[in-house]
Amino acid sequence: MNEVPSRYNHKDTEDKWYKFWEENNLFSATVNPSKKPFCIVIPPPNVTGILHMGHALNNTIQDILIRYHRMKGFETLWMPGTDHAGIATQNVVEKQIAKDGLRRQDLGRDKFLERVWQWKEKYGSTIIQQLKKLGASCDWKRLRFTMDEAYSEVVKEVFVRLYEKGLIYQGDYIINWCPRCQTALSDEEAPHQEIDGYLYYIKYPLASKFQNYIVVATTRPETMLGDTAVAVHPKDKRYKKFIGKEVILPLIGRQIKIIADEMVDRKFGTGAVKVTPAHDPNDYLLGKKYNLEFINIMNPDGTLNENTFSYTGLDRFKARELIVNELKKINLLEKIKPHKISVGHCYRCHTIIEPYLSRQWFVKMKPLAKPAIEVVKKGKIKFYPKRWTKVYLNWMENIQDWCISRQIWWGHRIPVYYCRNCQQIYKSQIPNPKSQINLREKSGIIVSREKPEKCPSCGSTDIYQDEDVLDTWFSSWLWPFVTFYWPKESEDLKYFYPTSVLVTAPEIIFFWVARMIMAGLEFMQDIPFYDVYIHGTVRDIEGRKMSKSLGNIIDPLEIIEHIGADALRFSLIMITSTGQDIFLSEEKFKVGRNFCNKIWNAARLVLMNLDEKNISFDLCMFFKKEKIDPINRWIISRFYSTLKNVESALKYYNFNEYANLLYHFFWHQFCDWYLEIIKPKIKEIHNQLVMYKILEKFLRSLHPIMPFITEEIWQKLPKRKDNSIMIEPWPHIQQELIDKKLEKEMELIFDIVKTTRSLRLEFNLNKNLKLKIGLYTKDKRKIDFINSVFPYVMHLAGIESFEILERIPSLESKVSLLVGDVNLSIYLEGLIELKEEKKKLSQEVEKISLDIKNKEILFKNKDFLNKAPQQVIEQEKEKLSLLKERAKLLKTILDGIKDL
RNA sequence: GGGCGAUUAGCUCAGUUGGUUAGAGCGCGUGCCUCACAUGCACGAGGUCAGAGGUUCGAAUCCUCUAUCGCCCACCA
Repeated sequence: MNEVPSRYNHKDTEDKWYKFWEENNLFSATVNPSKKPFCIVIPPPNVTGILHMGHALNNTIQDILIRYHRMKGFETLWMPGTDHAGIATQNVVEKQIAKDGLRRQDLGRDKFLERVWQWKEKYGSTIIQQLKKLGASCDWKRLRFTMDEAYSEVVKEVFVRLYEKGLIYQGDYIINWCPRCQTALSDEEAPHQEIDGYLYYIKYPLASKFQNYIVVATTRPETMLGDTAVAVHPKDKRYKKFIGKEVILPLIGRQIKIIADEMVDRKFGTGAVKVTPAHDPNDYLLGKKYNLEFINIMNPDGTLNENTFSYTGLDRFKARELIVNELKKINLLEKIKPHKISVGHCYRCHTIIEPYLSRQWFVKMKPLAKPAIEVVKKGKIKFYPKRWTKVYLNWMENIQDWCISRQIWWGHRIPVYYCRNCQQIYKSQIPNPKSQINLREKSGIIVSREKPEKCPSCGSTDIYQDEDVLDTWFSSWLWPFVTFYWPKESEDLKYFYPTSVLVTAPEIIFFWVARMIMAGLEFMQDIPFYDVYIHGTVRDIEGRKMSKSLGNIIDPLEIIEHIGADALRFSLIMITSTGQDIFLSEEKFKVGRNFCNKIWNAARLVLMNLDEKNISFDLCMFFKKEKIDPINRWIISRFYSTLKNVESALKYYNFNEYANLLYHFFWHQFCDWYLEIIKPKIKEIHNQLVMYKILEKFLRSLHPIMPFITEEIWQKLPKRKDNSIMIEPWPHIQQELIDKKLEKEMELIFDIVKTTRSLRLEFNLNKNLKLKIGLYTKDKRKIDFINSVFPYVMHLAGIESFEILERIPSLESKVSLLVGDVNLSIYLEGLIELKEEKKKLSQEVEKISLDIKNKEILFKNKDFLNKAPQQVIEQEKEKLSLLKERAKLLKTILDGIKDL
């Protein structure tokens, strides 16, 4: 043992043990009817992902749950995988080929996809390697990818099933369009953010009387080029006379009608609103309602199209600038007011999205949402912390249809085929909401698992597939059962589904959690998981999200490199209060690093002094046969008490509590007290056995959060036979070894030691000076206890001898103080002044008389005596008598000092 | 405009269903390189629990309002 260094070095251990676990197949799970299953499906990280602190937290939590349940005897599966992340991955590869001056169109679809697959093969498992560094104990042999062959088949299957059920439809609507990614996005993918904008007041001249005009207010003046009406409120007196008249659209010259609709807010702007049916969701509705023209003024890349005449080809924001200038010039701009405006941003590239009219595929969500609301309301699925239930329900109850088609290449291609022959008859390529057709009933559209040979309607073989792919989330919402090869009725599926718990961050609730619940109920007729644990978001020390652009990222891999995965894991969990966001700084990782070192050194002490022959007894049996001293009984009781609390913390997902309990137990009770107490007699058999057993059990209970260091020390323990700690059973709580009374009584002993230490320092006594002390108390039980325990602990305060006194001693050559209701006297020969002590005692007397007064007031209160529970009254009575006893003692001591 | 969270020691946060003297880590001060650990040990200072009102025998804890900060949702042009 002597060669073991005094500092723990994670570099010597972490990779070594991870390899050992993998090689011995310790992560794998199989159907095992004799055991209960415990299963978590990983939130599949994007193939483009690199491990950030959010991942580190998320996966540490999952790994704690997984390792804990594995040790608890469950058949435990952590199902891993990665997500193809359509837009994100395509963007990455597009950037890559851009270095060669290429666009994806230059390569063509097939060549481009080939490049993406190459990229995926090369870099797609980066994050998996990083998860391994973190210690994640996933069953890697089951690793899935949302675009592997089997998975892709199922995605098609699901699309067709939903279509056949009438839950999927195609339609021309205003959707969120990202001009940079050039694809449609779902509402969830276009989160609104407030930005500083302007409200432009523009004069629209009336067609009949040229000198008169109506003023409209808009935040997007460029969209006026697509205006096909102006709307006012029907009861608005200012505009009543204009209803039905026409205005001339400036810059364009088009005559457009003034219509009246209650949708218009009279208080906003001028009360008159321009209507652009092709570029605004509200205007779209008005357009349909009043049969207005839908004029699209924009190209997919955000430049204006030929419908805008002289502005054709300009970027939307450049056009805005020019239009405003032009309006100014011709005196049709009344004013510009600063205005906060909330606009959608692409969640992938943060470009401002454009409400854009286009033909897309949608899923009808209301029918799917209904049962998913039920299961949460009925408590079949529980959110932790509970408050997320409300967020979930609120979203579900107001759910909108889900736009699932994306105009990108990387993804699951939509299994829809068109017949060119029939298309010529029925379908125009230009979106046109006015001629909305019920596409399902029209021939020329074939939704099919396989590419059809010929058109079932006209027999033509001129058939082509829809160019679009599906939203990434349209595959990930199937994750909890497709990973078990649904729709095959596999044994794994039966055994592991529903999974136990899903662990994720709040921003994923709508994207993924809600949709998985819907998919589970729709396709499996059962919930996908019982619990949803939502952890906080990792932020920087000022509360900002970590991002590259802010430069405030703390890289978990750097931390791991520096102090190890265990230290990272422990620190993260220690500072994460349940469900709260985490404000992180590098400083905060010290806790874990220091704790590793503490564990390491305590283990060194134990192992250096351990004789193998002493440790082969069972603790319980040993206790039955032998009379064990109170110190050893105390630490064992403390351990099992802690373990009990640990289990309850884990049950309710209070991970920081779990970390805290073990930290406190190990450092401040096992090391600070127990080991220090037994040190002089560390070779005695009771001490040998207990220190070994506690260390060994502690390692097991710590293993889920600090897998590497616990394994490293475990393997150094005698008689290990190469068994990994990770498949050892979780320590069993020995209820009969918990002695709460003893734990409390021990506090008194420690207080005496601490007070003595404190006095030593206060009176500046030489540290080598051995003390003689006297102890006095009226309590017979305490006298016995002190007599039996004090000899073990005296050395901690440099006490040479103690005596139990018959009465309070006179104060000559003594320092005397109260510890609880025990009078502690330290014998000193002319070494100290008593003035300080007197002051201290007087303060104490003051405080205690105040306490007594307060308690006496309490007992005069009849309401208290009548209404408080008997137990509380008894407690208070006891407290009062203790206080009085204490006051009496104090007075005696003080009187003694006065006599001097 | 709705909803949610936070406000406790210098900093970051715990504080179960209301019930002793409100805790921890870091930081700070003092003294120690004591033969497991200076990534350590011992001792210590530091709090009107954001404010106001209410319920209660009793409130950091429950209710109402207010203030500040943060997050989420919503089609206000």
